[in-house]
Amino acid sequence: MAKLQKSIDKRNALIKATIELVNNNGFHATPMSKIAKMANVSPATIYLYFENKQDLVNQTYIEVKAEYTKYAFKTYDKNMPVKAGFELIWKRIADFKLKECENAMFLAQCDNTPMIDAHSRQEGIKHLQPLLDLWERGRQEGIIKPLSNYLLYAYSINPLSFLMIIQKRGDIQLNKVQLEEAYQSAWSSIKQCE
Amino acid sequence: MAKLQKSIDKRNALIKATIELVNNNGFHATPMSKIAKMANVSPATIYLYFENKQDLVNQTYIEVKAEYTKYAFKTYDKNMPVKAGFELIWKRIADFKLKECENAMFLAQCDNTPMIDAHSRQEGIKHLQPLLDLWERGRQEGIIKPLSNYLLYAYSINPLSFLMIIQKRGDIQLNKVQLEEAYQSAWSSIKQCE
Amino acid sequence: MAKLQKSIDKRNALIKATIELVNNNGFHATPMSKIAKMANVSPATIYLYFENKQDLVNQTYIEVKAEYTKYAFKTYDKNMPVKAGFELIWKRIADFKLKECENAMFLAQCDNTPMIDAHSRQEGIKHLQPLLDLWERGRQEGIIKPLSNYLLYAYSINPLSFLMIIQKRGDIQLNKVQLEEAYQSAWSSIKQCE
Amino acid sequence: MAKLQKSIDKRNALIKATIELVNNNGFHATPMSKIAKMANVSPATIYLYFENKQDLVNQTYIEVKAEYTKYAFKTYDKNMPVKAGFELIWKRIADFKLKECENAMFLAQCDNTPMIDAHSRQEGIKHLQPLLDLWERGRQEGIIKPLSNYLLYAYSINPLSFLMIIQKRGDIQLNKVQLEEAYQSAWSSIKQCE
DNA sequence: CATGAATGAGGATTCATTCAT
DNA sequence: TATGAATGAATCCTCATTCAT
Repeated sequence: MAKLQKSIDKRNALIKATIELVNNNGFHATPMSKIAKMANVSPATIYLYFENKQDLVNQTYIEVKAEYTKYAFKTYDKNMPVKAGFELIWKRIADFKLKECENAMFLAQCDNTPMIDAHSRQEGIKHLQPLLDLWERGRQEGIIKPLSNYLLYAYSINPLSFLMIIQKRGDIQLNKVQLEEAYQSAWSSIKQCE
Repeated sequence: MAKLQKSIDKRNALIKATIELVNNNGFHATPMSKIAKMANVSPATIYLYFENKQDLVNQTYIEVKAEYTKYAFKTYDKNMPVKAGFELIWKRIADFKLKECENAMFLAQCDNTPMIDAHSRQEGIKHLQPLLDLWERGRQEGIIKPLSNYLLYAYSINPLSFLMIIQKRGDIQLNKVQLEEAYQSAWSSIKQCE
Repeated sequence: MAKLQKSIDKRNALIKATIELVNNNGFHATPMSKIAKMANVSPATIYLYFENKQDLVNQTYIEVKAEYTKYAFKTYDKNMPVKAGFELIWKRIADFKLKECENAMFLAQCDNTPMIDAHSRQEGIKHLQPLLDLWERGRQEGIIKPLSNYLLYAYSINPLSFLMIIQKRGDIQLNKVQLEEAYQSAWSSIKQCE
Repeated sequence: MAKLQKSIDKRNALIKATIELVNNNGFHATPMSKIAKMANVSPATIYLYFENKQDLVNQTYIEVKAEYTKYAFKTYDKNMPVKAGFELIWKRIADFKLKECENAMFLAQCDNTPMIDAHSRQEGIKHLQPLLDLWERGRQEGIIKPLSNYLLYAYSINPLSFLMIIQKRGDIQLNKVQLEEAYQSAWSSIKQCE
């Protein structure tokens, strides 16, 4: 028991260290030795848990992505009305991106660079399905513009990544009011105008 | 003359090689020797034009960013009406991002990673001023929502980066109609509702 | 009893694995962990039976060498006439080298590289004594050339190692006739011409 | 000129260092860093001349093997009588193996371990052709036993490798007389008895 | 006896940068 | 200005060995 827990702890420490260091320096400027040091293990130990550096980042990505989507849909119920459902999900995502910004930052970096291999990227996308389903319903009900999922995502969700990045960079600090404004913009961009 | 031109050509070749290689492999997975080879010069020659690798990327960034904004505002006149002006600029930007996707991709990578130093990033933002002025005018005229520039950017411009990336990845291919849809979403998200 | 047997089995499994892996990859390209895996034990277990890697190979060498000489002299009787005795021993050795080629290969690799320490090498030679005695007798009886044991070995026994190696490499396949020819060459090279 | 010469010198120094170190420690116990140090270059410099460690050893092998055969056939003329020709070649080979024992030792180690890749091994064999031709002639003239080249080699040439190894190990020291004896044994083993 | 997790030391290889020409 | 050879420092990864259980 204790042994298993210790193993899990080590793996988690490694993943956490990876996120932090990659966030600050990028993938290639993050040596395994530094990750090991930050996780309080020997460099060789990493290779007990991960095949190599690429595998470490891939798995970190998948793990964080899963955490992200789990958080996003935690309180969502697929029977909710489209508008309410979208607002709920959007605000959960915003919450995650702006509060768990280390994790969100890491995802952003992965999504915008050739850091992650295609397979892991694919793996990471899977869990977004509930949102896509919601959009499909919204389109059928004439509540949401008849646009492709990619476009809906680009305008309603992706801006949050941008906001997260510049907030992390210290350029802005979103408060409640601004967050509500952001939500309104998101909704405006995808809702079907009457 | 011929000599100066040759120098400029070399510098340009280096910048072009940097863009292509960094796009495909990322900053740290792009050795100076490969950049040199692709630009048909000796590695040592790079150091005649740039101080070091960081400087090479910084300057590349600034150059591409300048090209980008120059293109964006080429046909814009600050006396245009807000709505027309925005549409014009937006479509120029879209044009650039989707057609000169190598350049756009490079900018996206720079903007989402710790690849560029803060100073060069600052330098790159400067040229966006006309758009910010337009927005300011729009806010005053009650045509554009009274949001911070960051929010306006996040919702009206930044989505184009996302679309560019997934188009480059082969997931979508934006045609005229979809581009118009995209524009409408952009405008919807920032225009003041009556 | 059962326990002791199990121990012996493990030791043997380790020695067998060592032979096979060293044959195929060489000493230094054979990790302890692989030896352990092939012997179905934990890496740590190896150290219950052997002091370290060097010791494992040394002991393997000595063991195989002992097996080799035991086989060589199994049916030999020191009262046999010189010529008959030599033929008997030679053919037993040939038998061993060509049939138990894994073992023979391992010995050849040990004998031609700095893999084994001097002491173990010495240890391994000991058991060859009956052959040296036979040669001494042969020299005294004027049947065998008055050459040093090293020379006699080089010409009558050592060629078998070469033949074994190239047979293992697939270049030749010695049949009965060729073996007899080989024996005749061996004998020709050391017998006293009338 | 001077530059080219310096390059050749460095390459030679690397090859020489490789031979010496591999002789004493074996392939895998010879770090590139030690080879570099002994050749008075930086580790990175090795990679200017050789693709990787395997390539370094392969090329070293081929080079030494070429030197060896060149030496062996230097004074040989294919019109010589078989017996005289063989004696000449044999003695040149003996000379090489016993005097240039570093080189010979290296070849022996390569020939008896999985150190060299098959292709380079093949490459190395090529140059032995004159000896094989001589043997063919000898067989046709009824001077040499009708045995396969492999057998002839095993009995007449290969023993020299064994003698070289034990001489290098300090067990024996062949003088003129013993060398002549060795030659007689070699010849005895392959000559056709009347 | 037996283990598997853990590790420090070390090895092959790469790369940004320099320097003699 | 331009170069290609040279390099030291760093990086990923492996492995013999140990230790808590």
